[in-house]
Formats: sequence, structure tokens, C-alpha cells
Amino acid sequence: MAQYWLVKSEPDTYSFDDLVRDGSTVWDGVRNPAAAKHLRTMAVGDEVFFYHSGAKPGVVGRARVTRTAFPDPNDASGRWVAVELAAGKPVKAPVSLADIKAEPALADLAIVRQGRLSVSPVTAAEWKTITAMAQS
DNA sequence: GCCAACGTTGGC
DNA sequence: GCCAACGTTGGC
Repeated sequence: MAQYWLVKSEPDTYSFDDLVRDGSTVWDGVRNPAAAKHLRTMAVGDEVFFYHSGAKPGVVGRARVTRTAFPDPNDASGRWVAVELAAGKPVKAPVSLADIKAEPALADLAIVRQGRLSVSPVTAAEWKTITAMAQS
């Protein structure tokens, strides 16, 4: 059964539109042990919410895992891993962080509880809730 | 191995 | 630009 995740990116650095344009991308540069652990747990076919941090924080799109964890090509130490993500369905309506915080069903969402985590798990129920808020 | 100081991230 | 949260570093 597929798992669900949320990845965070500064749109100035790499936006969801960039992912749509590229089709797929290597998700590297994660340098946080907790986030890296989640990367290692990802399986091909897992579904991912794409979250923009910065001026307008929120969920803006979806992606799919197309390659499981492999050594981060930009890391000389060999300690860190990357995965490959392919663009998925955009959300119909972006779900802002304010919307997420206002929704009681999302009170336990990892990003609410620990804002700085760049890769975090999402439960099936949370995935459904956010999908409903995004009007699919 | 503990803990204080410091740096970084991200929301506002 | 500020501040809170959290991770990392370095002295002991």
C-alpha cells in the first residue's frame, strides 16, 4: 500500500511549476536526519504533497516517488540520500498553511507540529482531508 | 556524554 | 526584520 508524504521547497529555489516543467527531478540536498530517514522509507509509487514555504506557504501540487533512496549526488560524505520525484496532479485550489492550521483534522500533521521538517509523513486520513480542501 | 552557544529555517 | 523552534557544534 502506498504511503503519503509532504516535501517542502522554497519556490524561489525550486517550485512546483519547475517540477511540472521538468517532468521529474532528483530530490536532493536534504541535510536533516529526520527528513533523511523519511526519504529512505519512501517506495516507488508513494504519493507526495508539494509544499511551498516562504511568502505564501501551502500545498500547491502533488508528485510521485519514481526512484527510492540513493546516495545524494551532491554529497561527498556519502551520508545523505536523494530520491526521484515525478510531477503529479496539480491541486485545484492551493491549501494554505493558515487553512491547514484551521482544520482540526490536521492538528497532528507533522508540518504543523514541527514546521522546519523538510520531508514529513502524511497519514491516509490527512491525505484525504487535504485533497478535499484542495477540491481535488 | 552533557549542555550552552550558535546557526538556520520558516512563519509572521 | 524579528522571533521561535530546533539542529549542530564544541568545550569540558
